[in-house]
Parts: sequence; structure tokens; C-alpha cells
Amino acid sequence: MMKKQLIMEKAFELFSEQGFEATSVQQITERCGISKGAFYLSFKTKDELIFSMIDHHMQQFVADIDLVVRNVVNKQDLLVEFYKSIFKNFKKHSKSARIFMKEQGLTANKELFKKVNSYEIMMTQSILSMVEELYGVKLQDIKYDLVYCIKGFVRSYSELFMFYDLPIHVDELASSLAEKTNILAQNMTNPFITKELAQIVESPFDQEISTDKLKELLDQNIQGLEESIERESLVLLKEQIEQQTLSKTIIKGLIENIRHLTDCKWTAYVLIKYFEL
Amino acid sequence: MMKKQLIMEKAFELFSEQGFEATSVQQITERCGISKGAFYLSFKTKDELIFSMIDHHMQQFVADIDLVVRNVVNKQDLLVEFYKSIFKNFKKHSKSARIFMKEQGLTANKELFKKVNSYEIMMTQSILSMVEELYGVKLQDIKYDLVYCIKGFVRSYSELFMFYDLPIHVDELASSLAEKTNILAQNMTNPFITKELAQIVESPFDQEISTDKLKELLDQNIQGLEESIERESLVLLKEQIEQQTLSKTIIKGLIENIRHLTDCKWTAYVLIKYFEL
DNA sequence: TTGACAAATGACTAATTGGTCATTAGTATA
DNA sequence: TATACTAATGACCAATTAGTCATTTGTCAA
Repeated sequence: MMKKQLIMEKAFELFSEQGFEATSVQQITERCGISKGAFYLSFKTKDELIFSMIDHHMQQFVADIDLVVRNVVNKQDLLVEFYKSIFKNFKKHSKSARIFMKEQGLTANKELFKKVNSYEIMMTQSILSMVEELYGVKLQDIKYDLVYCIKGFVRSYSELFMFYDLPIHVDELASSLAEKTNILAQNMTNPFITKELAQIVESPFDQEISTDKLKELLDQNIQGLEESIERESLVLLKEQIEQQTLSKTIIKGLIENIRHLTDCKWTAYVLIKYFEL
Repeated sequence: MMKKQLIMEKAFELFSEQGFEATSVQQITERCGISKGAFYLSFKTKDELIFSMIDHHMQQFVADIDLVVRNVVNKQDLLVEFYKSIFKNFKKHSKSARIFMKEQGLTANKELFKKVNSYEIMMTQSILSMVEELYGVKLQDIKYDLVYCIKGFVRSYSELFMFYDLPIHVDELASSLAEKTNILAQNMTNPFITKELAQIVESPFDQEISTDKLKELLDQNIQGLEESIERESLVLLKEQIEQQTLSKTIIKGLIENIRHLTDCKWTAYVLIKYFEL
């Protein structure tokens, strides 16, 4: 378990230096200071490593956004907080963003594409639920289009973080984009993305969370922890999956208990979806 | 010359199927029905092939946009025509767009990055000049920001062409985005991208067109043509580079003569910049 | 100290890579 | 037909790749 993490970290460095296919298992093991055989004890193939890494990074990203969107108290600040969170993430993880968000297009591997795409869809859904929260039923017919605009802003301005080490003021950027978003929401009359179109785009790669997968996920988290409130929360949550006896409020509380752990962000996100909180 | 084209075409197919590094010279030559040696008669290395392909496709793209931006008669239609042109291009060349516009999967090669980046900058400058044409001095302080919004729209909505074979109505999309752009232009008060920031982002990779390179380019075009008005125009234009004796109007006309040839689009674009027309 | 088991090694394989070059095929001129 | 030339070939090379497995090392309890 420890070793897996080491490999992923070092591999990540190499990927961001040289790119995907250009990095050999040899190089990874050298930088880790382990043997080739040891690598294959942790990962069955090189592909498995790549898949794990994408999961890891995308999960962090998606979960972070969703957290902000769901938890902002003041509706007035929601947009600004959303943009702030997203660009702070870009600033912090610009390398992984560069590798995983952009590589989408040219990955030969169909499985890989599907994976990245499914996370992209989750992100889109988070944004959509934010737009609904913000503008309610007022903007039923333009909300899908607005989501695409927001995604466009994010893509375009994130370039500033990805390729240049500029001293960007995230707060100013966020409030500038929030203004733009509001202006569009209030003035747009001619949307292009309709509900139907949005559904077509989102549907084909839709991903369900199976009970088994979720349990597996929890087991992983549990194993990595010593006796603690967080660990116990996880154990309780796992029991709730098999048979839900506690109230939603209590379950929500248990999830809150684990949310602050880096490795549990994703689990928390999935649990919220699963229990429909 | 003929063979170069064949190789580039077939290689392009393979790249869009399997990706970049995953395609071997072997595979390319097999699909072309030529030997390995023959490949290395046309290109010194595999990298040279990649560079040529990027040049070829990006040149088409950039030149097309610039042409539209410069030549629309009715200022009212400018925005719509711009978007229409760009998305028609995406629709037609979705594969190359997918491969080459998504730059940074290829971070491995610094030279490659610089190349793609320089084209990106040219595109940005075309958009900027459009914005200036559209809104004049009125929007001095938000024009750079507006350019980033436009780029964002393009990126976000181009996704529809890249990954899904949807029956998109380009005209509707264009007018929808034109509306958004105008709304932003008229209501935005809080721009983020200032002139200084824009200059920092654009400057480091600035690319100059050397006289020699331009002559080389013309020679290439001339060689590929039989006796014709177009060919003679090119010859005359080459003379004008060495010693400019004709008026700007005449030179403009000569450029118009060659513009319709696919292989001369780029040359026309460069010539216009060179003679400051 | 011994024995049992898991963790880790790195030499090895088989396949593939980009690139070379002595050789051959094809063509045009004399 | 003979000569001179270029275009094209594909066997070959050294380097590198992902992945394997017989062997060694480390770590326990008895």
C-alpha cells in the first residue's frame, strides 16, 4: 500500500516531465529506488498504474468541486467560491491537470478515454446543479447552455496556470468570471445547448456506482487507517450500505467525519450520491 | 513531393486512430505501400514528419480564420461569420483538431510545444484584431479579456464536434455564441486579463517571419504548380520580396490570385503580414 | 538456531523501435 | 545496347520496451 503511493508519486513526476508513453517502467523504478519486480508486485501492468493515477487525481478534483458547490452557505458567494476553488485546484495541481485534463483528446486507449470522460461528466453535473441552485426554475431553458459557457471560461483561463508561472490573483479572477456568468445568465436569449443535446452528450458513458465497488472503496480506506473516529465512521458507513438502519442525518454526519482526509474525499463524494443526500 | 503528401495523409489516419507515439514508422510505410527506406527519403526522421504535419494543419486553420476576420464586408455579420468559419473547420477536420489543438499531451517535446503555441498565438491575434474592428476604442480596457472569453466558447463548444457525431447546426451555434459575445462586450465591467498580462502570455514564443523562410515557402508553392496565373503570381510576389517595386494594391491583387489554392492559404496569410496589408 | 514464508531482486526474454545501407529496379540519354 | 543516374528496397542493427521468474534477502515465531 505504501509502495503503491511511492510509485504513483514518482511516476507522476516523470509523466509531467516527459509525458505518458515516453516514460518507461525502468525509469519509474529507478527513481523510486526499487527493482522492476517490485513494481510488478504493486501493479499488474503499466496500464494499471496509469488507470490508478487518473482515478486518483480526477477523484480529488471532482470531489473538491462538488464539495464547494454543495456546501456554500451564502448563495450570493456561490459562483465566486466555485471559481476560486477550481482555480486554486489548477494552481496547486497544474501539472496533473495538464496531463490528465488535456490528454483526453489524443489518448488512443478507449478505456482511458471513457474513464476521463466519465469524470468530466461528473464535473459537468456538479456545475449544472450549481446553476440550478443559483438561478432556479427561472432559467430552465438556458441552463445547459450556461454550463457550457462556464466550462469554456474555466478552460480558457486555466491556461494561465497551466503554462505560465504568473502571479495570478485567484480571487480577482473568480469575481471577474462570476460577473461574466451572471451577465450571461441575465441576458442570454438564444441558447444553443438544449436539454436533449445535453442528454445525448452526457449519457453514453454514464457510470453507475455499484454496491460492491463502494464497499471495496471503503475497505481500502479502512485498511489505510489506524483506530480513530474516522476509521470507525468508515466501518459504520460500510455497515449502512449492507443494511441502512441509521437516519440520513446521522449518515451525513459520519460522512462529514471523514471528509477532511485527503484519501476519503472521493469516498465522501460517492457516498453522498449513493445515499442521495 | 507527391510521396510526402501520401505519407502525411496515411500517417494522419494512423495518428488519429492510435495516437502519436503509439504509431510506428513501420505501420506508416505499410499503409502507404512503400518501403521503410522510401519513408526516410521523404523525411529525415519521424519527428520531421510530425513537425510537417503540425505545420500543415495549423496553417490551414489559422489562415482560414484570419481570412474571414479580414474579409467580411458587413461588420454586423463579422462575429457570426467568425464562429461559423471556425466551427465548420472543426466539423471538417475534427480529427486533426483533436490531435493538434490539444497541444499539451505532447509536452515531452519542447520544440513541438513551441510550434503549436506559436500558432495558438497567431489565432489569438486574429481574434484580437476582430474584437478591435468590432468594438473599436470603446472597449480598450476589456478587449483582451473578451478574447479569452471567445477562446473559451470555442474550446467548450468545439467538444461537440470532436467527440460526438452529432447533427450540429453550425449557423445556430454561431449566432448563439455571437449573442453571448455581444452581451459580454456590452455589460462587462470587471475584466481580468489586462494588456500587460496579455503581452506576457503572448510574447515569449513570438515568431518572426524571416525573408529567407518566406522565399523558401514561395519556392515550394511554385514548384508544385504548372504554368498558370497562380504560378506567375507567386513568381512576381517572390520578386517583390527581394525588391518591392509594385504598389500595395497590386501586391494585394497578386495575393488574391493564389488565395483559393489550398496549399497557398498559409502563404497568403504570411504575405499579408509581411507586406503589412 | 532453525525453518517457513513473504518481499524483493535483476538477469533474462521476446518483441518492437527508429534508423542505415549495400543492393536492386527503373528510366532516360547517348 | 550500353551507360549513368536516381528511386526504391528490405535485411539488418543497436537500443529499448513491457513483462517474467528463478533466486536471494529479510523477518518472523518456535
